[in-house]
Amino acid sequence: MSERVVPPAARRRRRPTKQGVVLSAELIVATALRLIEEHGSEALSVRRLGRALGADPSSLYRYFRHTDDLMLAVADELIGRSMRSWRPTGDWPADLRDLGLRMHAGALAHPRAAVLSAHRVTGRAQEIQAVETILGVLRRAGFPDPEAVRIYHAFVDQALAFGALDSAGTALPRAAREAEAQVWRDTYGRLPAATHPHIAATSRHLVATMRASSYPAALELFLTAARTRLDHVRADGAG
Amino acid sequence: MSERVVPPAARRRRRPTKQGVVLSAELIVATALRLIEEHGSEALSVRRLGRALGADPSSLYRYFRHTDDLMLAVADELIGRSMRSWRPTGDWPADLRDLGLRMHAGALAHPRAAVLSAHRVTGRAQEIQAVETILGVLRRAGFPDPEAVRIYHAFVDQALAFGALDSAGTALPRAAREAEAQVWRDTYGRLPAATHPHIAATSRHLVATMRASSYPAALELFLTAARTRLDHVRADGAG
DNA sequence: ACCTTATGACAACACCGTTGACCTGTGAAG
DNA sequence: CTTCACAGGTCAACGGTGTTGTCATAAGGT
Repeated sequence: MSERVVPPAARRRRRPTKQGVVLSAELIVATALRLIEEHGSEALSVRRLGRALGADPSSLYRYFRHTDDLMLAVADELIGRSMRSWRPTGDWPADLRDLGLRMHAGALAHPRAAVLSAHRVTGRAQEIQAVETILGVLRRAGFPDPEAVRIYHAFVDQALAFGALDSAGTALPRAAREAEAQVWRDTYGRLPAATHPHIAATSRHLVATMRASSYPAALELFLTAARTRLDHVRADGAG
Repeated sequence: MSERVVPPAARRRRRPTKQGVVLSAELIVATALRLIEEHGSEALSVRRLGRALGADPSSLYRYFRHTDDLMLAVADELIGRSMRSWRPTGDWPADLRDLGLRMHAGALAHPRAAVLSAHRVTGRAQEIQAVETILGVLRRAGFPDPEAVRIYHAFVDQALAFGALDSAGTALPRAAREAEAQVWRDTYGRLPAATHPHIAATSRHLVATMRASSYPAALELFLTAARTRLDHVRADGAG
């Protein structure tokens, strides 16, 4: 075996599979993304991917060392797609909101990749560009450097963490998802006020609210707090 | 097969396994937690768990319908351990801060289990108690019901999401962790100001800040925003 | 036209969760 | 005490998974 994976630059022989498909890392990543989108993230396995490509599963190991490797490539593609069309408006809360929602939506669109890559620092081009962009928004808004970095860190981690959390939810098998909805309806919706007064008093809101992602709300709270911080910084600077 | 799992209350015959172990739901959950802690979350499988217990894997299906069911029980146990010693002080931001830090710390104490269970609704005893407690803090603080539920949702998800994110980081192999630190030092610490002005200007802060969890900072921002909301609610109510 | 070798295919391995059928000892009832 | 229903442990099997050692072959430089 030694080294199964040949770096892309060294690849030359474009030999088609039995079913006539010419493989490439790009085609594999694209097909994986398509599979996830069409049949859910649990539908992604090396064997299924091989079948979808018209190739033997083991052929994929000529392009990726293992499944994790493939998922990272998928994640990288994801970052690119999320940020590609973003343009700053100069209104920093609006810009941050847009960026946060984009990152979150990107994660939700490809749950399995998101869960896997949320906690990793790649140091690759797309990621660096994103860091520079977000820091720029904050510094231009007037946050002093240490505060800008703190806010940046919390902002990015919040987007990634909620993205991963909500992704894990959507990656659940359908039966488990329905079971969760039922728990909210049947368990939390029916607790007696005598033993659980606060749940009973708010059960209507709980059942309605808990099925959706809380990221939009959390993001608004984040922006509110950031504005408050900026006001204090300015007041201190002026005083 | 029909109904394999007998509810705990109806269990009476304590028949030991071939290896002399007397099974119970509690023993199984405790063993699962131990396995996860000792050998990583990927070491948890029905078969391994059976081996660790000294029982046939299929025996576990007398106590849990499927693996998911078992994971929910593990998650509930985790919640219970985090909340067991908490006492309210009446100062709602302080209480929320304490609760948030406890949940986060609980996740970090059991990284692999936290990653697996953060996104699940268990509907079990410990979780219900936690929901009631947190809702109580918010409602007593003066948040009207729909707002209390929204804030509750964001608060819990934030704690769970950051817990899972930071857990995933600490669960990484040592080599990978060091590689990440090096990326911050060597890649982000050395980008030229000409191409990446914002990163270059803040690189000192970036390198220092990015290694620690951003949850405490995010939590403070959350509390700031919640206070602002409460002020607005009161002003509206008074006006 | 030849030869190297990149790359696809195959078969096998060691796992996984889950279930239907079977067996056995417990513990309550008589 | 004995009986005996059945809770609960065991066994074997099914269809899935990621991964790898080996082999075959056609692509492409010479």
